[in-house]
Amino acid sequence: MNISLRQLEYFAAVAEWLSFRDAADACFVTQPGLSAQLKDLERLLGVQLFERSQRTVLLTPAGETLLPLARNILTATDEFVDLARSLTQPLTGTLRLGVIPTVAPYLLPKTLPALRQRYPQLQVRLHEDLTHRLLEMLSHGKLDLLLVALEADLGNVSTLALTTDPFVVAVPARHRLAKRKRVTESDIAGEQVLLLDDGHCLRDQALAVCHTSGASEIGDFRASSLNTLVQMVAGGIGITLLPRLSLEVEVPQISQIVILPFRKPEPSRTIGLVWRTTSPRAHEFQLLAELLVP
Amino acid sequence: MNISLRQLEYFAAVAEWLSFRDAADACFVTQPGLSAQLKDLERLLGVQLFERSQRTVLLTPAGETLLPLARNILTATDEFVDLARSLTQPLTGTLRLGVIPTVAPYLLPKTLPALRQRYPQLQVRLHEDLTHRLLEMLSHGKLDLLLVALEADLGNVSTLALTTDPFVVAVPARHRLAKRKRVTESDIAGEQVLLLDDGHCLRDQALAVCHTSGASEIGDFRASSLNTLVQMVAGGIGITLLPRLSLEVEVPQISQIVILPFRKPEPSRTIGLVWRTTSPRAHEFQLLAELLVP
DNA sequence: TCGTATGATAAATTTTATCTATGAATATTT
DNA sequence: AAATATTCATAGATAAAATTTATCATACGA
Repeated sequence: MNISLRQLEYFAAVAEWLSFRDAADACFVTQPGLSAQLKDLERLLGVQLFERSQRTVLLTPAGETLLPLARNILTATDEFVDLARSLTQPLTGTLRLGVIPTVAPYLLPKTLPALRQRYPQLQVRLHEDLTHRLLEMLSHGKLDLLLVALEADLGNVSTLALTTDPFVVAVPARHRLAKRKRVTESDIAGEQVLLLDDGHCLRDQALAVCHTSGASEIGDFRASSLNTLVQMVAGGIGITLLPRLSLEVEVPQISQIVILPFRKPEPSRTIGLVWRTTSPRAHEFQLLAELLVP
Repeated sequence: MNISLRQLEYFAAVAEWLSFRDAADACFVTQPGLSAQLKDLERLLGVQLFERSQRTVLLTPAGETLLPLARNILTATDEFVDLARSLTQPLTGTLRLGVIPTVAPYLLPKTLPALRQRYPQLQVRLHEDLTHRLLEMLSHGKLDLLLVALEADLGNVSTLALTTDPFVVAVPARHRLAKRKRVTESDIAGEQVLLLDDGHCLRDQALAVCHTSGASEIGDFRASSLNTLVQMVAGGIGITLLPRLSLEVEVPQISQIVILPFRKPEPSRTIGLVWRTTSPRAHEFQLLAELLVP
């Protein structure tokens, strides 16, 4: 058997009171119980800690030497428990957040400062990557939470939808549709659509829209960012689909680009949070969601 | 209930192996036992330490934060036990030794250096005082061991006789007995004997010799040390009784003093060790005695 | 789809800690 | 000096805790 914290507590108590009886009272146990524990401790250590006569209890030199160490262990244990309890306050410490590239630049500039203000104790460490890599890191415990489009195949995870992000059509100023206020999906049938690189979930979602609308991808071209797509459209190369979320950042006020919303039901993606189903921080993520979509 | 060292051990083990099964093996318990303990620990802390899925075990951020503290507690505990075990080596640390004034100057100059050489780890702290004060300090735990004459009334203590210290008679060079080689107790009948102050056990022992031999104390005179007595004898004021132990130091080779041993059975005092019956160091004192009387 | 991991759970069992009652020893009080 | 009260230790009974055995549900890989 091994020594126990309880034994150290009793040791410290008797050292303090120099009385088994008083120490037992202070520890809310009976005196024989405390005596037994100390006897055991002394047996385990191979050292007598106290010198008992019926009338007096004295610390032996060994006891004197060991007492400060015992006290240290006990206070370290208290600190351990205190720290643990303080960790129960939600959204403190570190949050490793994975975000996809078609969301990060448009959502985070607004939300991160708000997050910092509401939960100043929370340290957010960002990682921007494609959905499948984020999922991998999530499952390996390298990330705590993802901010992605929920349309992708995410596997067995917990999700929480935050917001619906509709697609819009971006066409060059001189495009045949440029005068329209809105479009339906069938309006872009036959169009050459510029899309993102492989791996971007936005590519897959836009591709799905193309399929249902009868548009087709411009062969041989893959943009690595929405910004590139916008540049291409402005250059008159073709049209593209953009998430409305990105417009404020990516599309300048006056430009050679015209933005056309879809008529309802508009195609859209869903931005949401993703975490391991086994994560103990689910409730924290709920709180965080409340802040992200007020 | 409170957290236990066992729980911290299991915590550290699972954190190391990232597997409940392997950790359980490493701790020589079954997996359910370990699981139960960790569940309890998490309940007590109010914090989940591990994130379990059937396939993987991950440290939560809280677990990550708490792990180093837990490890610290465990190593501190190991050190505590190690130190305790090392204290079982006898005659290390501090020994608070009380010695009477009629022994200290004559015995210690020889024995202390020997002690220091044999037990270099032992620190001796000396206190020189009268027997009854030494006994008081002993019973109060302010001293560990006494070196006194065992003839005194010592109360309920453990004793170990070291050596017999015979009395001798010291007479002025011109005294009627000065030509004798030896004396018997009756030889000093009627003599005026110089004695120590009240409280010195040697005074009581010498007085006892006087009573049986028919000598009497010189009224109104009390010496505070053997040296004073010797000076008085040298001055021809009277005779005295000295412990043979003191001769080498107190009586110069050539002097106005003649030392006369008693014929057997010579009166004597017994020098010995005294400790509380309850002291756990009794065996150490035995060892020490072996060194004092080779 | 089956076999083989994993961790969780339930019940039984063993171990450990505690309590009650009591004893021996020793100061203190009468 | 006897009686009293207080101390810590001990023994046996009891309560509490830890552990084991047996089993389940789940997920991964062949």
